Amino acid sequence: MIKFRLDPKTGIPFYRQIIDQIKFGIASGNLKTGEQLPTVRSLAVELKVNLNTIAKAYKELEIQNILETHQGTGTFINENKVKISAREKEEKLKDICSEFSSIAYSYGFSVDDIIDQLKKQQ
Amino acid sequence: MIKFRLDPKTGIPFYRQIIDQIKFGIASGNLKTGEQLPTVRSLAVELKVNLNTIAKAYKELEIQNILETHQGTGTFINENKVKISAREKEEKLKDICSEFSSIAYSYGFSVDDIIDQLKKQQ
DNA sequence: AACATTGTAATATATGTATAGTACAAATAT
DNA sequence: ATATTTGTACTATACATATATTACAATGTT
Repeated sequence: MIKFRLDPKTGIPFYRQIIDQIKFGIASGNLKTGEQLPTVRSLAVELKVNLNTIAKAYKELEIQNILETHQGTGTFINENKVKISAREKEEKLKDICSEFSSIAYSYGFSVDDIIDQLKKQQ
Repeated sequence: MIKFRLDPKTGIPFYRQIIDQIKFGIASGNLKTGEQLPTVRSLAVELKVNLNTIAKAYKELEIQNILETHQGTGTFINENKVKISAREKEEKLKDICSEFSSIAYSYGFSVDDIIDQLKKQQ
């Protein structure tokens, strides 16, 4: 299970912060395939937001095939299956890295800063 | 001079992304005291946003005494020092890397894949 | 003086975000 | 069967964000 946390100061919409935390939870291994997420109502109470906000986050992740929702049962981490060719994958990785380098750079961070942080995150 | 970069996918308002990049730019030394920023019109064209959006960002930084604006002349970095703590910097870097990781994850890449690619790019 | 460039201000419009409240639909437990 | 728990859907409201457009004010250049 994951501990969610919303920060109103960032300007990032609540539903997007939830999405990000779920995605990162999966990426970091804190959320495992098949695991059940909090219900929309319980998480809404816990985070003191409207249940529609939670529902919106879950919905978007379901569309992205990251979550699986079952009415009456709950919401679960889906098995993520993205099928693209090796060549496409390499191109995509390059794109992602280029974009992130330039974003980091615009905030004054170097590639080494990023690499160090990524290593820490693991 | 700084290279600005807007990312619509983050959900962070444009005007706030600009504010952040100026602040971090000053803190990291990429923007120096007295330096002139792009005019609201030119930056609006460059970033493909409305001039009101740029004006809003500059205005907020002027209120914070970080920028000095002179009608008819331009907008400049004020003498005032921007103090960004090591903790804040790390938070920002962490945010960027988290977003990065989760996007990479959604395409099936590991953190090591990213690090390898970043090193290659350097 | 006339002009161009700069930031500023105002109106109107569209869209996004979040809330409150209500009701319904599907699955499960009793 | 009935009740409970789950996600879903809808309306209404308020505010934030971003755009388009137009005009004005201050400064510097010619």
